[in-house]
Amino acid sequence: MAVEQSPWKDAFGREADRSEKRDAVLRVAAQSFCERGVRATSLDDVAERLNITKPTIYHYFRNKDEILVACVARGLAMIDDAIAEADREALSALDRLRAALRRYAEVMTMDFGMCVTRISEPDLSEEGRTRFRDGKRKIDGRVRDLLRACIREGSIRPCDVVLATFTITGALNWIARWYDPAGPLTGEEIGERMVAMLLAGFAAPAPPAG
Amino acid sequence: MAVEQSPWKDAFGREADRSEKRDAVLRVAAQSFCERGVRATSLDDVAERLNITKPTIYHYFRNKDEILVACVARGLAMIDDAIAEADREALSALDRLRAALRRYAEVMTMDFGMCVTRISEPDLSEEGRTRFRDGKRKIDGRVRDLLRACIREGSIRPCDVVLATFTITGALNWIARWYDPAGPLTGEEIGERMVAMLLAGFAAPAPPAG
DNA sequence: CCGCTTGCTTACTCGCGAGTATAGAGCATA
DNA sequence: TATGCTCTATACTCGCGAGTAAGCAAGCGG
Repeated sequence: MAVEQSPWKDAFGREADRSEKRDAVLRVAAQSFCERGVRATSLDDVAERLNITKPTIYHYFRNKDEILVACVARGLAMIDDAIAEADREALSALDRLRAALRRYAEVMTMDFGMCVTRISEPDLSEEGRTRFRDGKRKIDGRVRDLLRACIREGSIRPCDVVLATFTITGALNWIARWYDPAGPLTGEEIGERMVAMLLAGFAAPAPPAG
Repeated sequence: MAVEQSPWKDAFGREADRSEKRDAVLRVAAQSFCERGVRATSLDDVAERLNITKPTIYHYFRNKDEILVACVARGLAMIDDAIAEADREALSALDRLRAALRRYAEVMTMDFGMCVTRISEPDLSEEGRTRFRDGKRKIDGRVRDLLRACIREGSIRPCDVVLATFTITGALNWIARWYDPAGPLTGEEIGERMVAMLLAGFAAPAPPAG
């Protein structure tokens, strides 16, 4: 298999430190959650992919839900950081929006990003659900704020900002469902083109002659 | 509870025919699959919601996968029919596209439609996966064909039709993830507004003065 | 050398849920 | 009354996977 490099390496190189090992568990788990679904991912499988056994995982995490929550949290953080970073690039609001959405799209092609859109609430514990919702709400808020800034600036047509956010993030989130690393487009290209499409719309401009 | 009206009704009214009962199982199962996820839906739960017991379900279906496949197939058929029907309304290609997408959006607010986007491939058996993929491919093909017709007609700007289809269907599919029947908008309204947004795009038109 | 901790193992428990064996109730035909 | 079909229930089996118990090896302070 060797799906991931593992810090355990068949009884050698066990000096790697705790957080590195936690990370390895999360990476493999995130991948498996996305590929097979949360309920269908057994911790025995995850352990096997890392050349360890299940109780070892319990040495680093309290239970399965903690792993799941950590994966989702990491994905949410990546999206949030992407937007925040784009926001700091002090350009026009429209350029900030464009940059933010492009990076958002890219995160959707990565394991932790995919977790955010492929995992659904019933997979999480009550506490995890709350954190999940909070994280998504925060991201939604950022996108809405950016849209409002653009509207104030005059670069985006005034519209129902809530529905616009759902439309845009829906298109972006769905990337996680069809993206194929072996496909013709990289995450970056997808982001750039999709964002351009969303902003320009699909309709042809009205013909010049009445 | 009384989530659904059940043809079994506490030992009364058992004269309803077979297909009606199959339907009832599918409706309840679809709802539960969407709410709780496929793996987390036990047939015992489904049976209980219908005032029956699990073996009764097995009298109408071979196994859980058959139920799941039937739910997804019904959802796919609803989308396909929606597009096909819109296509028969012999208007301009753009009007046919608009009508098709609006109906697509509406289906996404219904139980069986939601199944299509909330269920993911690993939930299905090998055979079910194939049918699922085929159904989605067919729908994708229809949307692409409509887009191409519009481009030929001049009503849609020439573009990467494949990515455009992913963008549009992504936004529409995502409706199933946030739609709330108690929310301010009906399925019809959501469809109409979202499709308008997608076609027109979000960017403000270039200012009249250079 | 002892005792303690850390990291990992093998070998369990235990509950849940898919699917089944079997039987009984109701009805229809003979 | 006997036969047999349809529909449903009670009461199982059985495997899988989350989580645990208990112990073993390696390092480290004394």
